[in-house]
Amino acid sequence: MENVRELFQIMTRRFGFLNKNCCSAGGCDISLVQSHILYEIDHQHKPSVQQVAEALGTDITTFSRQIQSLIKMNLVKKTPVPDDRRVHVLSLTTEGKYVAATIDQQMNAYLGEVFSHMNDFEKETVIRSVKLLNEAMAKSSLCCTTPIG
Amino acid sequence: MENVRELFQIMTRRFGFLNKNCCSAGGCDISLVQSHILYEIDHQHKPSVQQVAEALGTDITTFSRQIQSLIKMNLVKKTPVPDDRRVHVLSLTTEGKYVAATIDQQMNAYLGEVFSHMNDFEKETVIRSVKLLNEAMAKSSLCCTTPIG
DNA sequence: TATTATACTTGCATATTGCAATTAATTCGG
DNA sequence: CCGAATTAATTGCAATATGCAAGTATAATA
Repeated sequence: MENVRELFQIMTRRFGFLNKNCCSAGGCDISLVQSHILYEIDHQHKPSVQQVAEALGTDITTFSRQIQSLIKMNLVKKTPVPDDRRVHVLSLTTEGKYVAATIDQQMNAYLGEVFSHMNDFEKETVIRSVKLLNEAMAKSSLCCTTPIG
Repeated sequence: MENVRELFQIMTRRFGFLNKNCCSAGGCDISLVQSHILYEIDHQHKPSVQQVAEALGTDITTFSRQIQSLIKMNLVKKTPVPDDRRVHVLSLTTEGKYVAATIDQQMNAYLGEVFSHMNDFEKETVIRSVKLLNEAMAKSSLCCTTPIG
């Protein structure tokens, strides 16, 4: 059997390209990291700064600054928690939600285009496989450990 | 059906984590980009500076400097071509080959661990799916365009 | 031979990153 | 209840990475 790593190396690189392109929306350009942040804030329930940073595996100090940029761009809102005023929860502004939704659509369109080169059976197989892969990585102790999914 | 993008977002992020961890070998620490460069030089036949840069989608000036680092680390060799002395081909040094092989082993070990959470049928399905995905992305005009694979 | 094109490198200005230290708020031990 | 230790988040700073514009060297073309 051929080198498994080879297959995954190519795949991840290609997705890197895809992500690079897919990140401008609503007038403002969004970097890849920024799109991941928007995604994560959108999918967690009132997450704190730390929670999102950890989910993304980003250093907390770096993340703090990334959030500052997104706040300046008026895409993210930071609210102190009354119970514990050290903690600040993050949420998307209306504009942030719009941008996140737009990126989501774009990515789905790109993926749709990729899948258009397969038949329905292959497409279903691939989607099921990605799901399997995610589950397996979630179980893995060696790597890939993220609280999400 | 659930959001396809969501599945791929999680997957690519997890692979990002995996890659982050998997890149120290033979005493020296290797960054993610550097590991991709080593991989690519190893898999192309006497590639020029430009060819590798393009394969990786990196700006040529940035790439030039990345290669300089790798040469300093004694992992890569740059040789001018006699026929056309503007062109320089890249190759791995003995140490570079060793490091590339080590990273390859590490990555395969990680992937093996991930696959250990599946049965054989699932594993084969997933590998076949990744292959399908690579082929589809190669065909895609919208994105992911790379000379490789 | 002069112009144009190509392959690669450097200058500079900007952006990203992470460690160490700081601030502010909370919890714990006596 | 007060001071020490803990936690969440931010800033200082230094190192690294990035890309555009310009430069150098070689080759192709007219």
